[in-house]
Amino acid sequence: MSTSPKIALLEEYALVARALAAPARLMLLEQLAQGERGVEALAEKAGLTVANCSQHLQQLRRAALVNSRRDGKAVIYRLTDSKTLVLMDLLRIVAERNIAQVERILRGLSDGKDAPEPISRDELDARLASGSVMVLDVRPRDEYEVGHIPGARNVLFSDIGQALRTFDPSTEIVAYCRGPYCIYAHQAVAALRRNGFIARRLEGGFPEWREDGRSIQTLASA
Amino acid sequence: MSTSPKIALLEEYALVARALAAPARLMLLEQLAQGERGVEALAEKAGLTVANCSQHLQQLRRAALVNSRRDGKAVIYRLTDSKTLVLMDLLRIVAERNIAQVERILRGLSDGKDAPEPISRDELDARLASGSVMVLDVRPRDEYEVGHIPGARNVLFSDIGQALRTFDPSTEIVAYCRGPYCIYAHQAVAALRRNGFIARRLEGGFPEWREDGRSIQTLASA
DNA sequence: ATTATATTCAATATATCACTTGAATAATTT
DNA sequence: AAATTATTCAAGTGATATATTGAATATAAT
Repeated sequence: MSTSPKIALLEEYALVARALAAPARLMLLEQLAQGERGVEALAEKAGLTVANCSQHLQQLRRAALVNSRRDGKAVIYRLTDSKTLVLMDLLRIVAERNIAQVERILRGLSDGKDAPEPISRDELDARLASGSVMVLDVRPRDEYEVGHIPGARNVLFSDIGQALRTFDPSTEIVAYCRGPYCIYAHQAVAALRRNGFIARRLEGGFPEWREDGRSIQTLASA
Repeated sequence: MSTSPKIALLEEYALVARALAAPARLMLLEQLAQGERGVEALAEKAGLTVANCSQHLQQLRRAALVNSRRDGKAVIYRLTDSKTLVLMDLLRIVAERNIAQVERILRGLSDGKDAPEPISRDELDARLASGSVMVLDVRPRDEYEVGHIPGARNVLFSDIGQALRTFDPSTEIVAYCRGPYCIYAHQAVAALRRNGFIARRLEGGFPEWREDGRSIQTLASA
């Protein structure tokens, strides 16, 4: 061993941190939190070239945050386990708790007004049972099709201006998207509230909902 | 805003990860987990020049993992809160869980034999009350003086060969050091077991013990 | 076997980070 | 006020990471 074991250990820990230290890779992880995917699909979603995406994925694999399997011609990547999700969440919590900059970015989205507290998954579950809430899935269509919260309506963020005319202003709306890293739900809630609706964001997002073991609806079973 | 708000947010999260992505900074954080310190002391402990250390500290501060206050001529740094400690721990857990390399490094330390399970803080607390255990603090003298587990004996790792002649082979020994990032306790347990002692490592280290709110002894009150 | 497709590897230019050195700043002491 | 001490800033260098491009590899289909 050329360096001391102490340094060698810290290098390994640093390797995991370094894997998380690029926006492109965080975006890939967020995608993978929705479910496993092939390289090309990931590249397209994250706006990367396929070669570049492949390289990022290998850095994530070296840090053991993701793993892969072959399926015919395609290589399918997925999160190693929920620890990866927990690590991402904690990173976000520390960043949001501490960095004024993050606050400002999110405030910019909610149009200067303070955003309301998000609704917890437990509370949403209860409200779903009593039918006193409308749930809005603001993710892209393909992610919605693979799985969504039962009864949720899928509306692309770009179409929300159109869609909100069909909403009942007296029913509270809960919007969710990919997870805490995703800002679609923030934007949707801001837009809805600007238009006089009662709207809140779900705490976390779809991956956290599924991780909790709560019921899920797929388009096939709809 | 030049880039999209989505990317800008991910940049902020990545900034926190990047701050954790260098062994030198992890070592500084480990030091700060022992208690607040000035730049020069940190530089010496981590084997860095003062200027270089100051630069690393400012990266940690930009990520809001640490903060600082002035005390006369000196600037004293400290961890922002226990979230920083939690983030470090999670990084280590993911690295150790997933990376075979870490396993090999730690196994190299424990001399090929599998190291025993660490003892929990709860269990050590109980054993301390009944007096059926000897506690060994393997940190440098100055860190021991600032605070240690009541009744613990301070032995530098380099002196352990001498010291173990005075130990009672029939009493179990529990060794601890700075925390999970620190390998002194691993090494001490390996050395003791090679010499026929019953020895285990405390789970975590001194910062985790203190964080739990358990009783602490300082040299002044000894 | 040959061709097609999905992914990875390799080479390059660009950008960023770590560390050193020497100067600048800030608070204390004389 | 001048000197001292602790820390930070700034410039320069070597190392490392990213994104692009084009080639190489591996599997499936023909």
